[in-house]
Amino acid sequence: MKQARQSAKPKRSEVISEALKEYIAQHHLKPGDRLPQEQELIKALDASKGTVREALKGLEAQGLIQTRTGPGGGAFINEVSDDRAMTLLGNYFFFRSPTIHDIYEARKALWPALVKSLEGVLDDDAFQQLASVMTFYDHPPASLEEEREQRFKELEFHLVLIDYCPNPLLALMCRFPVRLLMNMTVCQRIYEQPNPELRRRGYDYQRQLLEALREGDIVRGCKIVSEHMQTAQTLMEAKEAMLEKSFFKAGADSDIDSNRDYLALTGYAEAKRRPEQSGGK
Amino acid sequence: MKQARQSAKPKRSEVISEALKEYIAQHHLKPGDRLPQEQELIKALDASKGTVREALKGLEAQGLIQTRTGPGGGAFINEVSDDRAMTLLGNYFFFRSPTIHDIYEARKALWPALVKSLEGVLDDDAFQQLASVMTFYDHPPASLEEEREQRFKELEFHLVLIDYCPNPLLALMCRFPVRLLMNMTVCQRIYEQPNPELRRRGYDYQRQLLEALREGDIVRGCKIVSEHMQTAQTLMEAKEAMLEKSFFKAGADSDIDSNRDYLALTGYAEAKRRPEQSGGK
DNA sequence: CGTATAAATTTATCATTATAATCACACCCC
DNA sequence: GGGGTGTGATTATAATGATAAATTTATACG
Repeated sequence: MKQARQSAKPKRSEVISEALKEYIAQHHLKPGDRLPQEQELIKALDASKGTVREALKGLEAQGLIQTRTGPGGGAFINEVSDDRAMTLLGNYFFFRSPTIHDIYEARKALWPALVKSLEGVLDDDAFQQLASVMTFYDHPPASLEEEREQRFKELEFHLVLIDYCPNPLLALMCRFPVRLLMNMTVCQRIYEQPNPELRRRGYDYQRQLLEALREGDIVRGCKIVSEHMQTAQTLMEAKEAMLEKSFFKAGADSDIDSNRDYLALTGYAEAKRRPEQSGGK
Repeated sequence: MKQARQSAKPKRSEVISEALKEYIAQHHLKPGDRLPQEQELIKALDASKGTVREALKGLEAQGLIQTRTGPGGGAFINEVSDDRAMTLLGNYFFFRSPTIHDIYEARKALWPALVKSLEGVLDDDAFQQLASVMTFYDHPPASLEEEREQRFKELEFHLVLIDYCPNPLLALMCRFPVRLLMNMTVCQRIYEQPNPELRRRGYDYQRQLLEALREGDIVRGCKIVSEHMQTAQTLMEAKEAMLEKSFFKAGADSDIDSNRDYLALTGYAEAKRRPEQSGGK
């Protein structure tokens, strides 16, 4: 009872966060523009230093701003980076870890659209990059370590492709499953295993895809990635099943109480690297 | 000079944020579990209260935790909500606003997969819900206001469908474009206009889809949504072009310096509603 | 027995001070 | 004269202490 009316407690710092967001929108601030300084915000919002600070921290965690010290320093509008978006998305899946099946169902749907979106946007440089990545796995691996590296490079091939996708929405949606595959512990384990067929067939498909793209034959490209994804799914799920079986056979002490995965909570190195804007690309 | 080595300045609060994330992962904490209290964290991490607080604020902004006052209060692990994830994703597109074309290209790719994923998961309750939503637009609108409401309900139909998608990755990817359509100002303007054909054909497609789903005919369902999306895209883009034309004809004072859209920065009401866990324990 | 009030606990906010990073500009050595 | 170097102003970052607000638990009252 009492003032149980408004049900929740809008915290001051949250309110300020939102106010700042609105401020950004209202004033049409672009990335790189500066927000008022701490002192001014304190006066303008009539809040204490700590509170304003927390509000800014919230925005910073969302990747919307970035602060710098020194003269002319302060909070600067920031275009949230791909990495940050991926990390944030990863958090969403921290307790809802998708399965390999889930991921490939999404990829099967998205990749043809990705290829279609690439029509006419790939230049010589792009083909150069793609071919360059492929050299890492144009041959059987010599060690388990190389095996794993090859898998990552295979995924990087797709990331390069995605970098050229002119549809930002589609690009994000394609980038994320790839990131998942690179981060999920289940996949790590799969990638540690020899899988000659996956490499050989993956390489073949990518080679064919490149050829089709070079010729501008989008329809054929779509068909190829469809088969590519289907094949990869089959092979990955087979390996997954195999691993699971050997896992049950081996250890019955079973630490598998939860099916959640580490994902983003570990790799958060972004904050330690350069400020996000970096070199652009 | 000095230790200019690590190039960047890992802020204390960021470091602590990361440490806490690791703590969560290491201790296999589940949603609802409590983190150590402020004081304990201060002692354990040897940081000041404000710094710890900022770190927690960062996690809270990402939707990973939630804090409560009072005895037994503190920071609680939180499964990041759909809403939160959408808002965060929206920020990513704040300066990269996709076009209507972009959105529908994604939807055309995703919706058949969505329908496919629904095989066998829709119960009577689901059909009931879907049919109920459809009643809002089974008739021509009587006013512009109803017009707009009908459009939203049409989108809600899809959201209901998505709620039943067992693939969390696919569900997120489908949910987001719908959210975009509901939030983008361009769409708001389009939805304010009479569009009898969009309503009629949309309703027809949804009716057919429902029928196919009831019969378990997934293949037909996929075909229907494919056409549905294609039709919607055509009609939406036509209206968009029309609006743009009339816009240029009308006002040459042109406030269209930037093509970015408001998106998430406005609707951040989540913080004001109930705590995220909702259902609670 | 139920309801309202009091108490205890814990976060939320405020205020103040000291520290560290950054930039501008003058300065000095070569 | 030129380029590195130091000094000071500026601004965020961090620490500390005190007070307010909110929520749970316990208790007293009708």
